[in-house]
Amino acid sequence: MYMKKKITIRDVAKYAGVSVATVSNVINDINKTSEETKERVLKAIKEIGYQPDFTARCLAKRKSNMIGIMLPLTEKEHFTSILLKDNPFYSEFISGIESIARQRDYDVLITGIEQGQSCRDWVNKRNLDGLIFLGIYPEVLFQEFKSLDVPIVLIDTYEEYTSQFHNIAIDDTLGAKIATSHLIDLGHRNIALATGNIEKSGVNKKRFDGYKSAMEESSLCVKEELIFTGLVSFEGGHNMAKSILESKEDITAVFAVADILAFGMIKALKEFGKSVPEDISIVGFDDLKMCEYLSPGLTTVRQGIFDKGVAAASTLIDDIEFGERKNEGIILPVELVVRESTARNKAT
Amino acid sequence: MYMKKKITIRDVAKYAGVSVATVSNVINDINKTSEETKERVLKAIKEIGYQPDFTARCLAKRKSNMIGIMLPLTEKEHFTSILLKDNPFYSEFISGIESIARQRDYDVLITGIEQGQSCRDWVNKRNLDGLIFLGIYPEVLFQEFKSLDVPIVLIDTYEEYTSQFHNIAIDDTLGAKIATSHLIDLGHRNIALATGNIEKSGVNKKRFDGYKSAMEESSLCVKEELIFTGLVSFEGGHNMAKSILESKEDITAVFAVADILAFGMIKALKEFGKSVPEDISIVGFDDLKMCEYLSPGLTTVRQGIFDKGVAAASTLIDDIEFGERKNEGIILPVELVVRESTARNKAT
DNA sequence: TTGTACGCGTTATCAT
DNA sequence: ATGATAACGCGTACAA
Repeated sequence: MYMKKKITIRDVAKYAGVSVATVSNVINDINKTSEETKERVLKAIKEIGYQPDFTARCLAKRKSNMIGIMLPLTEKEHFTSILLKDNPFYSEFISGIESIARQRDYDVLITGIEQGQSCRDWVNKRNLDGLIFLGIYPEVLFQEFKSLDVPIVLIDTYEEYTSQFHNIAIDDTLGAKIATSHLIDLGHRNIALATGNIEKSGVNKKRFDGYKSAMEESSLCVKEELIFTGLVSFEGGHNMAKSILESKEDITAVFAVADILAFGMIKALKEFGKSVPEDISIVGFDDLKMCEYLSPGLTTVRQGIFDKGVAAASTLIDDIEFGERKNEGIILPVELVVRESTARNKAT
Repeated sequence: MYMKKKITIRDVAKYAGVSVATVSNVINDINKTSEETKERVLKAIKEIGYQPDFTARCLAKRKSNMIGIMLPLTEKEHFTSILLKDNPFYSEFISGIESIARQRDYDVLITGIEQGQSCRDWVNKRNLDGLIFLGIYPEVLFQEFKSLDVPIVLIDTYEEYTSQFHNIAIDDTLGAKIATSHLIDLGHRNIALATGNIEKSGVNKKRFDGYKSAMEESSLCVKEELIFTGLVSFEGGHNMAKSILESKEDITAVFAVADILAFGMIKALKEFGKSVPEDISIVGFDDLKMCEYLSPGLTTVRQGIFDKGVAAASTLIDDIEFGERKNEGIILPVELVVRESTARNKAT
């Protein structure tokens, strides 16, 4: 089989009648070359169609122009794939990363993290320039991360021991508060909170705080009977809806800490003959793209998921290229998006 | 800043008291080493925690263990990101690729294709071992693809000039036929087809054929007034639903060639006070994960999108590693999934 | 501006 | 039959 020989920097040098060092300098914008020679080199590159090999460049510079995204895998999800498939949040987020990476000439690799070791191996194997972590990890893993000596961006972490990394977050408390206030404004009093584990997740904790704060400001009691905890997933929402229907609290509205949870709830409520928002109002959190696909469209707290990816990638690449370590963290805005899943409480 | 020195193959050789060649042979399972030496090398690798550098390996072997996914970009979508974000089909598909790639020790890179040139550049830059293309491309681009000299897997192509590549597809005609037949069995007669451009897309053409075939087998007339064409997107479906409501054909059922189209239609129908399936039955195509999130759940033709990714990646990597060129193409099965968006025609 | 050692693993050639 | 030496792949960077 005939194989086209790869065009190398030496071919360019020969063609332009200069040394490889000069060609390299021109390519990398190192000003050691006269304008005239530069022209000649550029012309040669164009004419023979030279394309620098990132692999070789990586080997020489120890810089791959690749960043890695680590997704958390639980026991139930042995493949990254499952996560990507089932949780639209991830694909929107990754889209944001992708768009910045492309602009800045980086490529993106994705993997799941299973044990601490695999992470270091991956970085070493591929000489990744930086990492973006989604999800929360046991504290011990962060020791490992620190020793990786590449910039790391974390998303939505509140833990003390994560403060030495970049962090992209939103005001979860505020978001939860405006969601809950919206329901209160509509005349609801018995407002349930559908959430994941509050102790284990800082995000859930903050959203609980926001819920609580809104309730208390309106002198509403935060009863334990109003808090429904379970998996943050479609199925989890489905189950919580059942519990809510069985509750004796006469619940007329629910704030769900994630859209995906709200979807499961709406589906279950309809199966039980309840309609949204006539019987129960529901507010979600995230504003996934598919919120508007549903009927009723989901009222939710919009956090720019795509923008979060953009911020994460920008922060990471800024650190990689300029060593910018503005570790204070970035807080992205939230905003209430009112659609059709919330209505005035009929009893008021 | 203190930086841990990278552990190289030479460190292993020194530690084990052998040559680098021997270490390399052991790593790559080349049987030129006595069992005893092999043991010693393996032990050394473990003890000092050696991890081969894929970058260096790639440079030496011209094999990166990375594959690329090319997504089609139209004028409106200047970033890959937008596609990924808006079309759940892509993320499910990519999940399938990811899962196989991980198992077989490959990493996956994703990009959008804008001009022919960018594709070759990307392959050269990163020394990609193979490519998976989604979507349809102008014929001229395939000349380019051929000259890339890496294995290529195409998805859902019917064009003559694509036969020299691997192709993963489904039986689109059959899928469309069972969808349409399902509606006919429910007593519907005036069944609309909601589709993208039939001339430009082989997939749409085949699905049209299936629709036609089902209709004709039941002696139903395929009237031009029943065919609604537009963009295959949520918005496209939204618009088509409006046209259908304005139609004089007394349409009681619709077969939409994509779930996303069906979602847009259902949303629009509800906005116009029509209910699904009471007033109009709708069948989609794809069985996106979110079909079951909606209410009513969408009756649709299931094609294993995830499995399609799996098949694509397996085929590609088999070719890369064993040169398997079973270019006949792979046809994955389709199956009708009945949910709540279809019901018996009230008029019958 | 240029020559060249270097990064790290692979493999062909040579030595024992 | 085993194993060691060294050239190689390609771009970078420092000394000359």
